[in-house]
Amino acid sequence: MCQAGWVRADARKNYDHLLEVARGIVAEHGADASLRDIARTAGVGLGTLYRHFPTREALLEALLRSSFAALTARAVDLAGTLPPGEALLSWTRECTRFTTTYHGVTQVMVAAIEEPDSALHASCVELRAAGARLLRRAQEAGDARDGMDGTDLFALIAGLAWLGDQAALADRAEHLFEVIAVPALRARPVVGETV
Amino acid sequence: MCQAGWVRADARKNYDHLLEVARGIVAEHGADASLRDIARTAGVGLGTLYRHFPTREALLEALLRSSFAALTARAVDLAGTLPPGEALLSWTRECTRFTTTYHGVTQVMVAAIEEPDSALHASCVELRAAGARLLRRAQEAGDARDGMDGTDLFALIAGLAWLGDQAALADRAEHLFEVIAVPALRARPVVGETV
DNA sequence: CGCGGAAGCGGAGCAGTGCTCAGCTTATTC
DNA sequence: GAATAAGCTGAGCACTGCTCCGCTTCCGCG
Repeated sequence: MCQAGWVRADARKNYDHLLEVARGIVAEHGADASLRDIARTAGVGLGTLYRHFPTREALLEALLRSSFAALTARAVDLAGTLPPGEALLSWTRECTRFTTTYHGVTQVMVAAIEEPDSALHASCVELRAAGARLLRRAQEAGDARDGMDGTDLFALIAGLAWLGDQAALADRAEHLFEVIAVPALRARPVVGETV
Repeated sequence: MCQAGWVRADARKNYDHLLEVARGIVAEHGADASLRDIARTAGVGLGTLYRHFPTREALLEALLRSSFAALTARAVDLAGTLPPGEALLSWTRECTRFTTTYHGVTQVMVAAIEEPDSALHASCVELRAAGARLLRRAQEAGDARDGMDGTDLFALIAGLAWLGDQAALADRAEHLFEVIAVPALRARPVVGETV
């Protein structure tokens, strides 16, 4: 929400205003919204936007930072209040639901997780680690299948989030979650369960 | 591979040559390759490309037509040679594997399936129907869970294909298939299976 | 063979994109 | 109030998809 070090008052005002405007435009047009559009709407030169957010990912990172932190914290919360298997499943569900905030954000996150220079890299790695802890806990309790690690869980969430982002399949998102995530995560499925 | 009705010899030559060039460039740069690049490489004006392929999807459709037909036929093949559950699983695997041919093609297919005007619409619907038949057969044999229909299977395949298309997760494609698809499709999973 | 018309072709042009950078403005300090 | 460093602007470049009109070429017919 703020910048490191000292900044001129006008610069900070522009930064905050840009972020506010970007939030609306990215919510409407998705992660590949026009940067020119954002700058223009904010009443600011294009160069100013690039000064504060040198890459598109830097802008997205600023936009998503608090949500990522909230999801990471949520993982700890759930681990403390729900049985291992349910905590894992709930958190997975919340993650996929979150991505509906901004179209196309899943793709960016997946790209960022193996690109250490990306501004989003750290947040994504942290998110994966939070999921990995929930997963391990569930595995140790025998509530999740073995043979999966944090990256697999990340991929599972990403795949589901991506499906929920596709207009043609979005209205089935809930059902797809049951079909794909539940059996993938459960170690002891009910024989013949039909959802 | 050819056009309907009568066409001038030079037009047909351009059509075929464009398709050949496009195949290479799309294989290299993905489904959103530069059309100008394709036209230039083919030694043809941009207008000529648009004359033969009025939309990007029309071009992709021409590129994918035979593969789609092959996959549809393959579904029939598998239904005739494998037990229902295995046929379904094998076909699903082949579908996801196919999409690695061209980056980004999954996204286009998913978009096309609910856009009747898309040049790819018919092919995608046909593919979904072929999958639906395999799925129903497996369900009737008790080898696949109930509560899934053709669109769910299509989504499952699309999700897996998309994951396989992401550089960060591609090298786990096989494992992800086991984690996501197998438990989603099996009606009678082995308790505690660990892959 | 030559000719006319229709089909096909080319690429400049428009509006949009991401991104850079030289020159100007302004906030802050002394 | 002046000096200075930080910040701001938007024209400009290279690219994108897509259109459209003037030109070329092919093909059937006489």
